[in-house]
Amino acid sequence: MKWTEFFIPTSKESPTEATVPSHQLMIRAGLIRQVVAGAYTYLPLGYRSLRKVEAIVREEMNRAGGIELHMPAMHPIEWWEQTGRVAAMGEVLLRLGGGSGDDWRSRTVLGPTHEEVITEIARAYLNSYKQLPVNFYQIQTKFRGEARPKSGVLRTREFLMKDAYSFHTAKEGAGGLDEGYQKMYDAYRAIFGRCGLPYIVVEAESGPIGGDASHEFMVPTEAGEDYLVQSEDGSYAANLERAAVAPLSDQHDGGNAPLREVHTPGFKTIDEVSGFLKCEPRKMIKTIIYEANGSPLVALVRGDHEVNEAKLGRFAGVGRVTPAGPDLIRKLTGAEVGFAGPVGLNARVIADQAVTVMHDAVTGANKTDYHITGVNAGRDFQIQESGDIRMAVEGDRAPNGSALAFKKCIEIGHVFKLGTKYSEAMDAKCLDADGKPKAFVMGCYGIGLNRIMAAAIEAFHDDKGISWPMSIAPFHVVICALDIREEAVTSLSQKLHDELGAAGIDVLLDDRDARPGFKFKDAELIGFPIRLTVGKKGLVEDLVELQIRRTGESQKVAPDQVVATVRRLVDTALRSERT
RNA sequence: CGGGGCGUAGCGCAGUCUGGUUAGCGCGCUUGACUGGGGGUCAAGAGGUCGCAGGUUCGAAUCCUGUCGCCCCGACCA
Repeated sequence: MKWTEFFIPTSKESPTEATVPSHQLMIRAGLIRQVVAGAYTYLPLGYRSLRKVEAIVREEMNRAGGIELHMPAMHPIEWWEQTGRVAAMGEVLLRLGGGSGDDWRSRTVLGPTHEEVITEIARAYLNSYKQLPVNFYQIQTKFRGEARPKSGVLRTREFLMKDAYSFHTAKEGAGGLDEGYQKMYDAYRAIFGRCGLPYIVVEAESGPIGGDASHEFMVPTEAGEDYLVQSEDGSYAANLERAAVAPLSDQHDGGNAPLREVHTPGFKTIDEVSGFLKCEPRKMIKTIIYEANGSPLVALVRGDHEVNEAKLGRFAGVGRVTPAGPDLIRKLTGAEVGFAGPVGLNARVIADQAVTVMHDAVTGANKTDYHITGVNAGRDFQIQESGDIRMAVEGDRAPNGSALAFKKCIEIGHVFKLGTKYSEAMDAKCLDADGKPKAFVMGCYGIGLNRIMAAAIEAFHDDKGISWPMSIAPFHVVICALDIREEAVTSLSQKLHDELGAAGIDVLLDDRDARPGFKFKDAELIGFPIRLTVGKKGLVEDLVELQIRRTGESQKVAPDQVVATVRRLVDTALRSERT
């Protein structure tokens, strides 16, 4: 491909709207152009990269036994009603408007994911356990009514996703969900490895759906919107929402202070009370009242900690917990909101482990405008149940005692054991070996293709521009033909271009009539892994220059050695990215 | 959805407070000349419903009202 016959609108400046590196560089390198908030055109150069990501994903999915199909973006809303997700997804579920309210438009949604559609396929065609297990996947455009698209292509309303769904008759055993899940997990490692991404697999929160396993594939970057925690010894990594923490030890600091009621008029929050009473938040017990299955559930955490509602629900064995409303709080505590405490409270109370090692604590008095100090568990109230029900914070340790580090990150893939949620809701079952109908046990597995591109740029860029992994670079090599009026330069450049192309190398020939610096800047901005420079100066000694973008190393190569040298560099890079 | 900011040429911006020539500047683009290993120089050009609608005024990019869009922080994120 020749530059002058291609289309690469690079730019020195980036729009003020772009604030994260991947967004700025994708615009400047001419990869994308925004159409509306959360939707982008992939310009030819950007599309080449996206297609390479897609090819890797497809290859590894096929290798793992996936079967590709293609589902529509338009779905009947009835199916979404069947699974209860019209309500669950709310505004995120995009609907066609403009109709009378009862025509096909208003009964059509744009799919943010495809569980419903694939489950219907399974219901229609998968009649026997003999057809299982099976794994269907597609690479398709998804639509989500994100409240706030941001960070370029990292969070958009329209994006390209690979979504796979596996069907089984059982969780365990040969052909079971566990096995199918593991296959996908392994395939994901292969995919992200080949894409050259510095990814981290973390335990993820599987949410109210349940299931014992869910993993997210994360790339650490400041532009991310999730946090992961990782133990120093590398043995533990989890999404912050999920992260388990080691118990805190008892410092035996105090424990003899008398229980005392203090007047705290209007001081309700931890900050207000700690400021008023001049005690540290860590000396306070935060008492949060939830509702679960219609009953009140009280959580106690240290004042400087936050309740992790998923952990709480799981620990309490109640599934989803929701914060209680003012009425229930008043009824339970006999006080206005802001003065709840464990002493004398008649409800199921679950204390975070950290609360069990507190002494002479401060907490609400269950009396409007009053708190109590000198509170000690065991003496002033009993802790019946305690465990890990809080969010991890800086300084916490993993369950094995290794220190936890926090990293901002972006999610690029997610594998998930769904179980029978959708198959039951949509009455999708097949006959098992025992002749009885069984709801499909399902898994689902997603990868954000656009995010892979952006994450790669976030991970690999410098002040000059992008530095692509070889596997997903739009071109492996750029040939900078300096001084195109020299016949020797153009003919050699063209020859190298043709030979490299014939050798299966993706090569772009910069044949523009521009000055050298201009071409170099563009080459570095776009981030071709390899740059070949053909110019008068080199030709005097019959050599061309070969430079590696990632390292900056350069070497002189004889023209007849170029193809072999480049081939070796490309292959080596592709191999190392695979691991 | 709450808070903040911004809409002037393809991109980056000035001008708006205090209304008044033909709305400017840089990058990019076109033509020509020079130049040619790190975004080069000179000259001549093209390119604008000042987001949109209404209002005030002799006169609106500028003032008023409404509206749309975009970005950032937060909330939300099966």
